[in-house]
Amino acid sequence: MKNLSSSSSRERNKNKNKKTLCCSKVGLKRGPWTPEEDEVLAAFVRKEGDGRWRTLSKKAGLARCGKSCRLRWVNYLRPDIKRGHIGPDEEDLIIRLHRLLGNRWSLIAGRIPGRTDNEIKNYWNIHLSKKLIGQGIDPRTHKPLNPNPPPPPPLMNPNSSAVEDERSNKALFNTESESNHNNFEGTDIALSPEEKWWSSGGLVTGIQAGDGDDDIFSSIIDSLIDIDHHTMNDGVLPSSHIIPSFVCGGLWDCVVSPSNVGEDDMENCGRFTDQV
DNA sequence: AAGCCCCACAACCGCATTTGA
DNA sequence: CTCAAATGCGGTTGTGGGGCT
Repeated sequence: MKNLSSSSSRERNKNKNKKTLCCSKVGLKRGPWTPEEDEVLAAFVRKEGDGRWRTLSKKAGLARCGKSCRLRWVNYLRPDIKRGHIGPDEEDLIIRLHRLLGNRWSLIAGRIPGRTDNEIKNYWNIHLSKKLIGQGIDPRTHKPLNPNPPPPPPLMNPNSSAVEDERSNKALFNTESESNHNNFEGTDIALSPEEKWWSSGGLVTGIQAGDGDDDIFSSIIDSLIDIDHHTMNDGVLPSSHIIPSFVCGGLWDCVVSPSNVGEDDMENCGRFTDQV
């Protein structure tokens, strides 16, 4: 997850990181892993734990860069990886999560036990994107493929109330200078824990979930999946649902009315993604 | 049998972000 | 606070295998 507020450090690091050498440039081995290397890496991680990949590879005596070791462990050697065919249920879940989260493969993978982000990414690119195209659906936006696209919609949802817009803006521009504070004191809006989490910068500042945040994030995703399910099946949303205003299509790219999320709202998806 | 093409998957690369000295 | 190193993520490429001509 990218921190939108750190563009200055991003610039600072841009040049700095250019001198970071890849394994190929410092004489380390590349290409497919051998069974012997797998065994050494797996045994070492089992014994010492993961993390600190660069020093881990040195200690383990592997002529591989830390990145390569991490990738091999995460995508292949980890014991909880489920191998084999991705079933219809998983496929459906991937599609719905992608509709909600976009190309956040690691987030999607986090909701599908035993599957890795790389696996899901590959599966999406090879199978699901083609499948959706075959169904006349744009795999990027999950909207019907339309040869004559309408003009871009207005930035904010004209149907949303001022209060909802305020929520949206506070959630979107969540810094002291931009929204003063992250609560809605002075209004009569009661925020759920999920909304507080969102408004306190949850996704905007990255999924750095601490105590309890994991649960909140999980419940949000569960709600979104549920909402998505309702929306797709009968177009009716349970009135109890309140959705952060920037959570569909892309991550922070649509304004959603708290009580009525329908196709109009899904239509609004995509606008902020293009703005950011 | 040989050559070609396509698919699936593993791995790499570049960049952003976080961490720690 | 600054900077270098470490880590994580998403996009892309490389490669092996299978099917087809």
